[in-house]
Amino acid sequence: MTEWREQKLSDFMDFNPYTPLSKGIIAKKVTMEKLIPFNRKIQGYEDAVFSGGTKFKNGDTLVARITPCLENGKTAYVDFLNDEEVAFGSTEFIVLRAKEGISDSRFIFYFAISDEFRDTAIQLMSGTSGRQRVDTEALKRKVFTLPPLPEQKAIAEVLSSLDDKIDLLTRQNKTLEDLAQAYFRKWFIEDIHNKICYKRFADVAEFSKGKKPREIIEEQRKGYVRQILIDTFDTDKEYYTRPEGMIISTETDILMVMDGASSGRVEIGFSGVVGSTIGMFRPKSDFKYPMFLYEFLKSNEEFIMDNTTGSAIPHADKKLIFELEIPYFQEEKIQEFENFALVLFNKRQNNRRQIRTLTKLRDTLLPKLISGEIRVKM
DNA sequence: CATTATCAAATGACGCCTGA
DNA sequence: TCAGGCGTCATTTGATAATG
Repeated sequence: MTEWREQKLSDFMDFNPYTPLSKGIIAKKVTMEKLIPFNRKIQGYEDAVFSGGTKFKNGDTLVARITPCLENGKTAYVDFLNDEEVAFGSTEFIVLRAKEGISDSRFIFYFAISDEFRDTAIQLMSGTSGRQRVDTEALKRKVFTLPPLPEQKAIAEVLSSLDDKIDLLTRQNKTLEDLAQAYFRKWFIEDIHNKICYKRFADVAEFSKGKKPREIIEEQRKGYVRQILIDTFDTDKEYYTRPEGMIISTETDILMVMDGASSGRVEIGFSGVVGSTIGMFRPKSDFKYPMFLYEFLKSNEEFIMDNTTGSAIPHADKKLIFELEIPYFQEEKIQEFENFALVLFNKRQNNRRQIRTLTKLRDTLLPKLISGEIRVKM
């Protein structure tokens, strides 16, 4: 029982196991958009009346079975329910559940995001009109070489500890972000006595909009900041692109989504080639307070998002933004805030870098552990 | 040149069938 | 009767053409 064995997947774990939930009952619902590619965590849920869909419990793994969600790696681990609570979700999930005494639920999750499993599943897709789906029955019959339970647990432990650390850093960054914004509001919005005057946003910041990247060449490497990265507050991916003539952001430039549903969303801390739907604000040379400016824009984020222009596609209203009034204080006070916010910002950037490193490490280890190329010392 | 409208592709979910 | 398969419809998205 201590050796890896070839076994049929259906002998190793349950597919769409029977999980009763009556129609008409209100339960937690997880839609496809709540899964992020290669992210263990489910991004929230809503309460809804059950009328159909997949059903699952804590410890189950959800795998998207439809193109392109499967190819993109939408796979998640259910951990937000109470014991024995049943939730439901998209009809396009395959629910994987551990078999008592045979498999470990967390191992199943990591197995499900391994290329070994995913490539097999993708091979088994069929259907017309571009809506291809995995043939679940065929997948069940596939044979894999899998470790015994104690080793599964050890492998899952290694990978989970990395994911736990990533989660922790992500949460910490959220706290740091909230803290900076709270201080900004307290100092410059609530406590308005020491205000000297208002300044127009256009007087302190310059604007440029990103462009579509040109021909890709190997020698010049730059991060490419796209709308999606700002939306998900994700790390920047590296692209090969030719930067001349492009808009290049540094870490202290303020970026805003200009087109589409997320128009108005603000972020800072991304350096790279700015994509065509991203705008960049940079403080003018006589106003050296990017943190102050960022927190100011952030405090207006909702207002900007609620007041977009355009009918078919919403756009962040540049005119509106330029006319925003910035409460202006003594330089010393702004400088003091700037210094404070910079400390928080640097910590956040540091965390981001750590998240990137840990993610890379996890992605390198995962296939080696799942295939048995590297063995965990037992 | 900046802004707005249009376009095509990508994506998600509904809900009709079918077979057990 | 009901769960799940599967095609179709609706919405969102990024890019580009059209417009002032």
